Amino acid sequence: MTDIAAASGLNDPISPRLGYLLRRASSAMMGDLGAELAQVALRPVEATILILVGANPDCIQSDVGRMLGIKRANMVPLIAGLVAKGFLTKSPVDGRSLALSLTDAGDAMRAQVDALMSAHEARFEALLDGFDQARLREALRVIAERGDESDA
Amino acid sequence: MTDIAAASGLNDPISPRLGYLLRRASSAMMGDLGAELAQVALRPVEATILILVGANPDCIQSDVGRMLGIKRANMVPLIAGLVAKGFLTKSPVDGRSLALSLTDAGDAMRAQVDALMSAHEARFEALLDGFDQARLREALRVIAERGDESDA
DNA sequence: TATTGTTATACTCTATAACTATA
DNA sequence: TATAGTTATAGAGTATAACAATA
Repeated sequence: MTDIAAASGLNDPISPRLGYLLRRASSAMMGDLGAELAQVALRPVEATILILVGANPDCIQSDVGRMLGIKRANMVPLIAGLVAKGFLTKSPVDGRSLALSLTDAGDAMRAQVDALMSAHEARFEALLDGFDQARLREALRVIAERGDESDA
Repeated sequence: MTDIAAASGLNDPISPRLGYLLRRASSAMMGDLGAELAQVALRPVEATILILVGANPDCIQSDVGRMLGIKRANMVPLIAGLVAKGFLTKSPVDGRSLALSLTDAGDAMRAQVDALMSAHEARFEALLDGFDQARLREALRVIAERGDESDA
């Protein structure tokens, strides 16, 4: 079922639109990733945080949020959840900032999700065989940077 | 601020990933569209429905939902809202199916959002000056069709 | 028996406002 | 005065289950 419009017999004035194509592509890829990560009971955002903290030991919570476009208020339950699962530790650096690091279990999980996400990525890259993927990434970056405000 | 990672001094192992780039690009473009459509107090999904019904007078509500990947249950308040605003009419065709059509006000609004969305589209296409946009769309379609389940 | 529309409900994601304590 | 973390809350978006009426 490559064309839902044809299946319903409807005219389709929206599928050609770039915004709609982007949204569908993003949703398809995120959905696939979510299904993969269900194996380890993590959501894509949680897996991303593990990878990011793994690459930046003792990083500040608010910096992580800024980088991922997640507001301070929404970081709180996210980080608390990963701490509760035993994957993250919080340690004060100031009297106001928190440094995040992976526990041993967190680093093991990070390695696992890193492998899952790389395989996921490779699977989609294989679909884009005849395409110039560097150009594709460039184009996506151009679009993404057009709307660059994260938190404040 | 083209690079948030650099601003925070964090290593960035996730920005190169295709899924993350797609998500950011989609979110940027949807956010921009949402801001544009705020002028006429409509959300992107509502504008899309007006355009789709305009191109398919007397289409069935469930077909619209199927085409947009919106579940039957979630179509109900969406269509009710557009009816309440005076843009849509529902008329029974079966004893169970509803045909949707635009009112005169709905068609006027459709023309307005069509213009807004075309301008929005053109603005982003202008950013992609040096890129092969046909190839870009093809690539996005390939990715999108990899995860094609909408409702049931 | 499968489909359409509907209600009720719940969970995720995102956003704002307000508070505290620190720099 | 601006920032970091927190709490509470509200709005979208999306999901399921169950039901009535119909094809």
